[in-house]
Amino acid sequence: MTLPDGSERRFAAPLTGAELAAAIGPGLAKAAVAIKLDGRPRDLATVIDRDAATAVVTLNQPEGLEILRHDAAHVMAEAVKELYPETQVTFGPATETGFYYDFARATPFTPEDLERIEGRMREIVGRDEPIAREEWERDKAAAFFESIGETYKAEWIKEIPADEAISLYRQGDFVDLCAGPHLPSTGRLGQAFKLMSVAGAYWRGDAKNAQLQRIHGTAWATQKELDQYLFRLEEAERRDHRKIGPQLDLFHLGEEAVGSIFWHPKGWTLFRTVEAYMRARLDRAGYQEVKGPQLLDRSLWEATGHWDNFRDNMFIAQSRDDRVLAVKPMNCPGHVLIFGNRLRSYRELPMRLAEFGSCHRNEPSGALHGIMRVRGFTQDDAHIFCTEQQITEESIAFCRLLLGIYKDFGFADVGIKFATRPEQSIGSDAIWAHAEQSLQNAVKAAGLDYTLAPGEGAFYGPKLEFHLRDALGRDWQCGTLQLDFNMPERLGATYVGEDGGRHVPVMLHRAILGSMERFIGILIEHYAGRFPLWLAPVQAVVATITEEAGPYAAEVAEVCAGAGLRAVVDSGNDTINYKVREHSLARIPLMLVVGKREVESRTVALRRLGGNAQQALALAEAIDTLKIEAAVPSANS
RNA sequence: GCCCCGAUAGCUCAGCGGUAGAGCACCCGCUUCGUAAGCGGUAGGUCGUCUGUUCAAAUCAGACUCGGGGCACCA
Repeated sequence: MTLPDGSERRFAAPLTGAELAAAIGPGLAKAAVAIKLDGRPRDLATVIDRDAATAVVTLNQPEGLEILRHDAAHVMAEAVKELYPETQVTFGPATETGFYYDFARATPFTPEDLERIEGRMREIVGRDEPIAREEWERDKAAAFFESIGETYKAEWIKEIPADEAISLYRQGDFVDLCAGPHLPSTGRLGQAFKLMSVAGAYWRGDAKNAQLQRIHGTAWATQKELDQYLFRLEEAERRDHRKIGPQLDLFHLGEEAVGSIFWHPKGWTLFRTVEAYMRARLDRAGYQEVKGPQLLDRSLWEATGHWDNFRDNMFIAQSRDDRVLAVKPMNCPGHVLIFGNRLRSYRELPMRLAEFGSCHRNEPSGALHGIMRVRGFTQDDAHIFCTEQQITEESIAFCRLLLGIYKDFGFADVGIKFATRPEQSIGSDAIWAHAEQSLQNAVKAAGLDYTLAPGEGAFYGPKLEFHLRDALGRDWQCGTLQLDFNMPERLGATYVGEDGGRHVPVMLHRAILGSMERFIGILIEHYAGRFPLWLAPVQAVVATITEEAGPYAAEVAEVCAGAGLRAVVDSGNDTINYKVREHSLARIPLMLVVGKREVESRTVALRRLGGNAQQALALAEAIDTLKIEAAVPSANS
């Protein structure tokens, strides 16, 4: 046997995984939950009868935890079958944080049922039932599941490739079709699990199939990890933009405009700050801002292919003379029309047309989520028209711009996915090869790591997806860069090349923030509403201690405004304690407190959010400092 | 769109068949205060909407609307 550290062990006779672990050490034998044979996870009971690369899997490894979670799904299924024998079990895998199992049952599970099931699961763990693997002959297995009324399982067996063994796992009276591996017994699951919710899910993920009931749970190796996970969920809830947004008076959502946002003055200030920053960055990067029409004629959408494929997601309107128009769901057709409005020269390329494009998509009601997924939103969209030779250079420049912008917003951890040609696509092999190569060169030349997402590109071209990681470790896909060899041609956009002939330009679709609304939602959650100074809608509150400081407070606010700081006065009849509390809860970054002393000495007492110290500063000095601190980052550009 | 859960004052929530409650916020007084809630008072709700059951419905049932958790969707 070869062990992970490269050492070798010789055994005279075949032995089980458990025996192997015991031979290495008693501590390992106790911690072992599975083994790996030539890289493949196997049960501890597996008999090793040949030379192999082996490794003992414990709960400290991701594979071990995955096995534990998969086991939790089985234990839950066993509990459900004991409590509700008429239920069919269908499919139950491990997930990132736990597990789920999809059940087919006429009556819905209630929250009380979940409590019962969880209780029974704890009993099953207490029973410590041995878990045993059995290999069955295919037809027998199918007949067996039919006979016990598990028709979904019987159907599933038919899908398993012919060269794969049909394995069943037995624990107590419960038998499940499963590839494994599993823990040696139910007791090893431990008690660090919790059922979270019940939800609908379609059989095999297809909305045309029957809807099953999915029970979600979370499971961890230790109680401590479970507690930490639950705490993270609470933290996410505390940061929820749907709660913080209205609380900080940034926006509200209402029945009168489902899927659209009512931006309040403070929220809109934030929006405009983000927009102004982006506009400045794009201007410097050689983009030209445009504004396309909101409503476009049906014939255009027919030409782009939207009318046939995506009409359900578009808002359709009608003019007085019965022309049918659609509210634009995206900006690219408008940009192609601007490009193609006259014949272009190669000298004009690359042409980068940018737009804070207001788009509407008639999303299914179930897809809506706060300001993150809405029906009316604004893209920081741009389309770069260029030659094939310019693709790499433009892509590199885009990656640099994007990373610099993310950094300014406080996101340093960015993941990149490279999505290649999907099964259904248009364009020749040569063009695809060239397009993929160009994009790949660009990421490499920019010195960036990426993971491959084979077959996940757009039908018209490969794409890069940029995911940023927030303060809670969650990933958000925001930026994208897509190559398109198709739409300019469809809409008849051409340029005259050096050779005097007409050519179709390549189009790069690109966005950095994605949707302004969604990005602001991400910012709210990332910062838990405590925005960096340059983004804070209200940067400073000038608060009086007594009424007589009112005129001076107004003067301080005036000076702030003159310095470009967003400041408001609070000269209300409240104690300073009350004001400090209120403005702290409102996450105002700076408080400039003025009382008798400050009026007389023309100073301010500066208090920063999160601190409890005050700093007495001369007014002019304070403003100079804060002005620098509040500067919009323009970093490395 | 589909499944489950929810909706009581601006906010957070109690009440769960028998005449709508609390705290905070708003408004009005008093207080003029030195860094996370000073004191008092007024006002505020056809209990999401509609239909039904009942002598009686915020409370029970159904439908609808909106919201939440998922699934599907995300050009």
